[in-house]
Amino acid sequence: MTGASTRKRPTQADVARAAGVSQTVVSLVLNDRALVAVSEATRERVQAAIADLGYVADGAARSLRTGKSLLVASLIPDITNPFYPAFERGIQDIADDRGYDLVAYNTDGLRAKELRALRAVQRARVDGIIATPFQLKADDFAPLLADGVPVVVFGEFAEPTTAPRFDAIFLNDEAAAGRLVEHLIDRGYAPLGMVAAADNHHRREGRIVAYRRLLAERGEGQAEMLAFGNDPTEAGGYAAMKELLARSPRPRAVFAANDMMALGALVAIREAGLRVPADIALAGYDDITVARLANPSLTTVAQFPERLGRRAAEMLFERLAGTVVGEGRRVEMPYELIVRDSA
Amino acid sequence: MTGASTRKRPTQADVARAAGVSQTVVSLVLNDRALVAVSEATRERVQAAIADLGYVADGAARSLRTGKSLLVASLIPDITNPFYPAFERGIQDIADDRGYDLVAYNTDGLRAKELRALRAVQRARVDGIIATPFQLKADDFAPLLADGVPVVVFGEFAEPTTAPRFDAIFLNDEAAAGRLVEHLIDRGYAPLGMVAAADNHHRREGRIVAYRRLLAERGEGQAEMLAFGNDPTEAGGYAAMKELLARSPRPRAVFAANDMMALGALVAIREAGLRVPADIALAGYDDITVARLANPSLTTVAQFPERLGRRAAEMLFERLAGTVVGEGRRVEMPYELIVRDSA
DNA sequence: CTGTTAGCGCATTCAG
DNA sequence: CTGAATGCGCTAACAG
Repeated sequence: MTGASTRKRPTQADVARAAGVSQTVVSLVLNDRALVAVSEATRERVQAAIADLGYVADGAARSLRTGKSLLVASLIPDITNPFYPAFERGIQDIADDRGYDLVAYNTDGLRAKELRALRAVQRARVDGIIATPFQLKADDFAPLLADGVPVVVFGEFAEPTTAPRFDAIFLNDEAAAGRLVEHLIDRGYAPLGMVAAADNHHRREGRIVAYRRLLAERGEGQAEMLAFGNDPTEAGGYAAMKELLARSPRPRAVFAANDMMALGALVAIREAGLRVPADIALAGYDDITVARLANPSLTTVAQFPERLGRRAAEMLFERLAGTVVGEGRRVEMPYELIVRDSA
Repeated sequence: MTGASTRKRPTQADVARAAGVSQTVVSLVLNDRALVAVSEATRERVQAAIADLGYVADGAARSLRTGKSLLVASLIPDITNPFYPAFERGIQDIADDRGYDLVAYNTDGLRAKELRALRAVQRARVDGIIATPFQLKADDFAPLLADGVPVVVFGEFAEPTTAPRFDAIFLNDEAAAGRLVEHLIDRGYAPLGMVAAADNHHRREGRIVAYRRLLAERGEGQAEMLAFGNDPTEAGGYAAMKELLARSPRPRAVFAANDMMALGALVAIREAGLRVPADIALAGYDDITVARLANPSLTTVAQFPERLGRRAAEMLFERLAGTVVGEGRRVEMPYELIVRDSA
């Protein structure tokens, strides 16, 4: 290993000197500009010098010059929620294919952090951004769009966005949750409870709306049994389920706003000496990997997060490539009801 | 939302013009250089112009000039493995504190991807890197170190690294796995099987070594029962467990090289109509969140990944701040045996 | 306290 | 086919 530290790294000028050509030529071979423009002999000499010196392009300089950073950004609430790693992995794989790097931000669904990330994104001069906004409004993306940075949002905004370069990919959360709740009703479970996260994350609202709507439409007058946990995590699910268990009558089935909450609820139910689904049926949302592995395996709704991430990234790169221009697209993705043992 | 697209974004020169000062002054107030250097009135005028124009610094230009990118990189095998999101979240939180952004790479533990990521990292001019290498050797980091980029590695290399700016953070995997296997032996389980991933990821080797050593030392002559899955995932654990179940005699207890594999093994065991731990005891490694939520809850070894990530990031920023200089440090982190219901 | 000047490394005219 | 010159936006001397 080299002893000398902080050797200044070689520039195109250094390579040029070593190869006995001008810096322009180095740039030309590096960018594979017009295969004809540089003679084979020169090209080889330059390549040799590059390998020899261990030259690696300086992204900052290139970015300053070209206006492209080869960076895309991803804003998600929390990588610790198992839905998002898969989503991000999907993005990453596509980005990797295209020679782009991914800058990741966790926002915790907090507006302050979301705005901060947006600012960082602008500063970093990323070429495009995929965001899963919780509190952001469409207008918050205006500066980015004005800079010509395409945006893909996962989820919908209250006001549909048709701004140029502003794409949305989403699931019909309410319909999906509705399907699930109907399944619970069809199985004859009543009364029907729900555990959700306290924050009024618009993303979760659709699920609550679906629960209420189905209860009204097909609940035969049963009252709403809704309990909130602090966070959309297993801890939140556990706490909310505890609360539901203390009520009388207790629910015959519970819809958890996501699988992690369902897993937490499962623990609470077990601790109460009750069995799933014999005493209380339980359903989640997301179909994270462990939903299938749980005991009992979890009835849930699959969103296919990796596919979502890939699709979102593809949409972004279509914008970057100029393949698609103009008004924002709104792409609805399919969901699937997964019936397993828990309900 | 702005209709005009690709408005050129304002530079310091624009701000200067709007505020009626020179571009230097704008730079000064932006960098808060010497509070005394700029008069309060001017500062305010500049701030106003900045807000007015929506000026955001150009990271590329700044990076080119200063040599700092305010970017740190993280190399992990696969964000989809629940251990790593927590690890990365730890890094991210510290980086965020320091005003740095995180560029993330998934390598799948493949040497080709690892090298590619290293190259990308160099190109992006990141200021520091935290890597969880599977196939990389210490020498592969030499170019980065030569550029003056500090490196923190999670895990150990065969040859201890004392190069300047090259820190390592690690757990004594073998000791930890040894503790777990001893626990299994102490409970009187025999014969003792193990499921692991096929790849000879050095990271997992310690666990296998521990299993073999304990078997030799305290196994009273029992033969090794080791089955490999393709990947360190639930699918790999499921497949390997199937294989173990087909053997005769079948194992009384199984140590899975990580929790996801354990969860997969759990499914295989259940499918065989056997119970855990009554028929087969089962233990994992990592203590991912769902280990506690599983049914039965999983006996495992906790590595506290979020804390690991935070500590790794702190070590990196100590280098970046110049608080720590010189030879690489080797920081061993604690583990904890978590005995739950599965074994 | 503020302005002038000079690059950072690169891609790209434009001449030869 | 190759080289010289230019400027992207910014920070940091250095003058005034």
